[in-house]
Amino acid sequence: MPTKSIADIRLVFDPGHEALSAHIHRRLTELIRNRILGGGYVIIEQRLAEQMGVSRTPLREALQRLEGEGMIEKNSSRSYTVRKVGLQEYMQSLKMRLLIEPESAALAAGRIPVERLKAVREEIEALHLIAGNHTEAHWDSDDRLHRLFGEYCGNAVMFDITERLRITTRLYEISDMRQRVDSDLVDHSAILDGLANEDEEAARSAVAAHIRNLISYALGQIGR
Amino acid sequence: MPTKSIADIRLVFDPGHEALSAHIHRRLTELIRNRILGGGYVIIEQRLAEQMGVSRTPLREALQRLEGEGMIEKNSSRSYTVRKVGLQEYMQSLKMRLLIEPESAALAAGRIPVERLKAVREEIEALHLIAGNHTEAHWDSDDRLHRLFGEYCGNAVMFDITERLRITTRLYEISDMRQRVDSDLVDHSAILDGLANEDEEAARSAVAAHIRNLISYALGQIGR
DNA sequence: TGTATCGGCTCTGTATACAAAATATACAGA
DNA sequence: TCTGTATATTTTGTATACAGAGCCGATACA
Repeated sequence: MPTKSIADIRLVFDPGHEALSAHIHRRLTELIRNRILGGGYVIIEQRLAEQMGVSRTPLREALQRLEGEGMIEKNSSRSYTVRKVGLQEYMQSLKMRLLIEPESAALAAGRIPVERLKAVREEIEALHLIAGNHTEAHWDSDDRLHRLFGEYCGNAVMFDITERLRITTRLYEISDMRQRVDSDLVDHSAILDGLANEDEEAARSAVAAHIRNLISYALGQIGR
Repeated sequence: MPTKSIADIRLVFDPGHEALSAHIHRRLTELIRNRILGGGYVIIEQRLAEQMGVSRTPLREALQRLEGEGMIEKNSSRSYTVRKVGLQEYMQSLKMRLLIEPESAALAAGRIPVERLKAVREEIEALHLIAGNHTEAHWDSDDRLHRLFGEYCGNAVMFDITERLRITTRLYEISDMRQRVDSDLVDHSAILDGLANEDEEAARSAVAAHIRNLISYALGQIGR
């Protein structure tokens, strides 16, 4: 069951007169990330355009950008499908993240404005309190933490790469991350501590530990 | 002087009836890599479309792909320009390559079929003999060597990232690499030796040394 | 009953037309 | 001469039309 419901995808409005194609792009990103359009979903331009209430031209533009970002891919020379990230690619991505992100965090330690650190920490703690299984909020908070040190590592190229890798991570199919929420919170706190104390090595190893946890969790899930 | 001559960009033929947009994409990649369209060149869709003898639609598709690949970028919301890679970004890319490629080579050591190794080595030696300043051939050979261990490192995600980084490298403006040709040949030989001997550590450190050479060469060029 | 071919349908690739936005140009007034 | 406004031109964004390729089913024939 690749899709949940495409009942009403129609665009709503155009704030600040953003280009239509950009709007479509954002909407599709959302639909894919939230698995309304799940891995393997076949995109039929005409139909999707009608469903969204736009013509094929801007839709195609959005699709091409999405392809470049690795969210969708052209299958048999014709028609796009939502990319399906399997265990192998997920593990490869995590290995790359293990190589890069600890370094990124180490570089960022000592460069992050305290107010940014504070904001992220408060968000994480708030999330810890409500707990529950609010996965979406958890993802967002995860994004923000990783972006925090990515942005301040001082290497824009590095940041781009990590952002890209996180797309793959997000697309991983089996990601029933509900059971990871609590452990992530612990990991994230440790990372924040390292960053806040401007302790390069602590930040580095906290991030490395976090990613290793993701790896072993994924392997564990497969075992079952 | 951003462009040399755009006298005749017109496409030639369509082998095997490849999609027009793909053909345009390939041609533009070539034009940018060979600096016919140099960094900062402003792309005007209509004009470029006429010059290439196609309509704007497939041209736009190609442009969007190129943007995704980081060859061109949208400047002030309108119109694409050929990306201009400055020293800072070049150095950041090299730092990333220093982090990733040695690892890639180490992983590949022992997995590369001997015939592939042999082919690349012969090419490098042939290049060494003719020497001269045949920069284009040198770039190609460089590409092939780096791809060699990229493809066999066993991590497709890693390979993608290194390929992407090499685009940036290639776009770097000041890259008057004529004086690097000889040193590159030495570096490349050392890398090949490491790979051929299936010696992970030798391969790793040879690649690292190679990239460090690129870094200090770039810094040296700036000093003058 | 199985297979092969033909026709219609669907979908993508490309061209073209048009509208809106941005930019350049020209002219008038200070 | 400079500045501001109005107009013309250029350029991009979007819609639409059309052709060709692929697919599916139906029918005819073995």
